[in-house]
Amino acid sequence: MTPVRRGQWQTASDVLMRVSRQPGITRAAVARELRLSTSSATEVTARLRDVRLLTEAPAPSQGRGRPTTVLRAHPKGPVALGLDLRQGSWRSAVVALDGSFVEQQSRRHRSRRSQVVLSNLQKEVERAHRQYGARLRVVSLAAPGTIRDNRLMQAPTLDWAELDLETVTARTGIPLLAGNDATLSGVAEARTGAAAGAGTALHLIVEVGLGGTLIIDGVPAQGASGAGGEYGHVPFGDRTRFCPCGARGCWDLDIDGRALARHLKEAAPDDPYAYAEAVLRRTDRAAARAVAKVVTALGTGIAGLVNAHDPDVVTLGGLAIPLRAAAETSFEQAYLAGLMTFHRSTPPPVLSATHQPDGPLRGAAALALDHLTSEPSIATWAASQ
Amino acid sequence: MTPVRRGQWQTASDVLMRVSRQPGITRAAVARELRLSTSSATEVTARLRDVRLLTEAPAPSQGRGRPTTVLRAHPKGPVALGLDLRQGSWRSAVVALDGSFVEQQSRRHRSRRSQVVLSNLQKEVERAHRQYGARLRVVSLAAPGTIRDNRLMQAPTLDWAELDLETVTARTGIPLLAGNDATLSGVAEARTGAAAGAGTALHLIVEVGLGGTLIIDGVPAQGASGAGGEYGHVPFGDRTRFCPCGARGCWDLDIDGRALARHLKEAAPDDPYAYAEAVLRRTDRAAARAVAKVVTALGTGIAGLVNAHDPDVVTLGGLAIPLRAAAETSFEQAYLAGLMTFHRSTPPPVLSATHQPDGPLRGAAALALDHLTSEPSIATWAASQ
DNA sequence: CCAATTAAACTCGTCCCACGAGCATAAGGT
DNA sequence: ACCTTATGCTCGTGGGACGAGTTTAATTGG
Repeated sequence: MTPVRRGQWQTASDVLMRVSRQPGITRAAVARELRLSTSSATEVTARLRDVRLLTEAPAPSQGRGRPTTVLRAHPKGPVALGLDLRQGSWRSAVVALDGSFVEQQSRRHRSRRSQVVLSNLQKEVERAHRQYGARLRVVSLAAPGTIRDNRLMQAPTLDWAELDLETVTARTGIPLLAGNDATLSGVAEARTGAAAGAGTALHLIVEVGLGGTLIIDGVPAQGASGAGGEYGHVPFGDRTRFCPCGARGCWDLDIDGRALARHLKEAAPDDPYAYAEAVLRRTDRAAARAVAKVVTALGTGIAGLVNAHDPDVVTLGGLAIPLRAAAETSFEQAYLAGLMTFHRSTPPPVLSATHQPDGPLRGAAALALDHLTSEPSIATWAASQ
Repeated sequence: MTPVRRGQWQTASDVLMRVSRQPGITRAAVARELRLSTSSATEVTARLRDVRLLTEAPAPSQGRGRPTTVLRAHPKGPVALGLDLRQGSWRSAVVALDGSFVEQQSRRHRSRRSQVVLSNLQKEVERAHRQYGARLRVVSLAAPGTIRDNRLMQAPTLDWAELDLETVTARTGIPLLAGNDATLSGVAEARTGAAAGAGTALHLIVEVGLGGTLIIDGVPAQGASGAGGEYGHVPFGDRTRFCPCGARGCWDLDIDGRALARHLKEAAPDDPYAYAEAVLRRTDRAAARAVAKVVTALGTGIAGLVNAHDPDVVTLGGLAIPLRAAAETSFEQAYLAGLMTFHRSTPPPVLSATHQPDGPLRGAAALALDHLTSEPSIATWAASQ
């Protein structure tokens, strides 16, 4: 592989990044955003067409003047495979440079044994590899657990032991980007969802336990080994309560179905998610009180994290949305009361996530596209054309 | 001003960034790190000499081969003014591109009225502006309070109302970068201190209250408006206790001199910092118990933040250092107990900050140098030579 | 229906940076 | 002295970004 001249594909990479982040963007719009002269825009798009990275289609005319073109992924350009591993099922999508899903599918797990599930994912990677050949450049995987250097450290909902995820791509040699599902759904919100345009966004999702992520300029703060974002295990709760994670007083324990059961003096549920949904459907006062307590803990914690991070916006996913909706005023009170005074005049809005079920897949796709549109990746691709 | 050709000074900017981050680096080392050919290195350094950004001095020979040169700031190159505003005094330093302090001074406040103090800072800016003329490119200011868009929102130790800091540079028109002192001392640690080389670092400092910052790849997470890092106001503490910040249960209240006084059942001290120092000098068991309680709260909270952010390293500043030293085992127990299980095999080290008194000034200088060595800034300078 | 207007694409020539190849230089080692 | 080694210097080439000028394709208005 010949070494690449520095800066050679820098502008091309910038252009592709815009295309991937704003699907349907026109050549003229990209040139304006990057402050490219029209001659440079002509030249760079020609080069990108030549190496099968882009195609152009006539754009609907917008008033006077010569019409511009919409930039789209080349039909023979590079693609990424996004995978979303969930408790009962998994999904996959082949994504082109402009963020379009070339194909996607969804399957239920037949067996939940880690061996079986991983081998199914591996088969999907190999199928895509056969179908797309060298066009397949990267695989991005969302998984419901703590991830550290492409290893799944703990996955409470799947009840799996520590696991190396790179087996999924090992035989094909394609680079793998594995990430926590909550982190990736946060990325999706920050890129194209409720937090679009935010410089700093905080995303929190309640399912079994609480996950989340801090996203700065579209990039998640993943920490030293990718395990960042475990906001559920911050000691906002009762210090005498032990958490399965090993720590005490975790916020987690005050938010999800297990907390509702405790407040209702019922037995700890096997499926805290379904239990929480059932409690939300109840109309009795005891249930309402339990929900209000949980929502207060949620609002207080969010306020604390707002103090810590000063985000532009907070987005909520999973059970956090119906929980808040069920006790709107409790939430509002707890949130405002927990903020530092100077935040109260314009508190960061707390919005519902817009990507909901396909957030992790969208986020995985977004990070895969970051990889695809990086300068080294573009240069390598161009050299091979 | 002529528009700058894109990428024109990219490599030059990369070189200067290395020089500013690793003072005393040689030309050959820079070329290796950037994978520059020797011809490119020759060319880029020549260009940088021509526009008065660098000079070269013979480097001490390191074994065989032709000796290389040390890259230094040009004696007539651009400089930044760093300012560190503190409770009882302020400091200033003129910093050259290679991070060297060209001059520095320290003064006590005669009056602590905000008008007087700001006017003194303004005079110092104007003095530097007269002395260095167009060489002075940016002013960076560290201040002990919450800062938002170059406005000081609240400064508890100074007891000032909301204040516009840009008055300090207004008459000279030089860009101002204002930041919280704890944030900036964290930057200093992450760049050249105890957290050097860390991808993700968490810095916490106890003085009156607790401040801190999360630093990712040397860049502090400052949030939407620069107020990020208020870890003291996260609800790790007793929810019934009210904090002057407006929230309740702030971690703050469990850590500093006020907490010690509460545990010792003494009156709330006027100067919590001095009070804490006095308690640390005491040898009675009541004092030791109070310190242990505070240190436990510190360790537990740090563990929670480690769960949330997964840093490579945690650095402590201010009173946190002697507090921990006074109850080492309490700290270690609380820290380990608060971590998620998978962190316990290799918990992030908790180190004492190495920059201590001049952390904020060093951090302010570091961010100022980032500004100076940015490509646009270099290009602008070069165009004016 | 045919200019006039407008926005954007295209062409050409220039500038300048990065780099490979080859040579020169200054140390240490034998 | 002469070799080895690491580095700096010179020269020629290639390529991307861009300014100036031209062309093209739409809307607008008579």
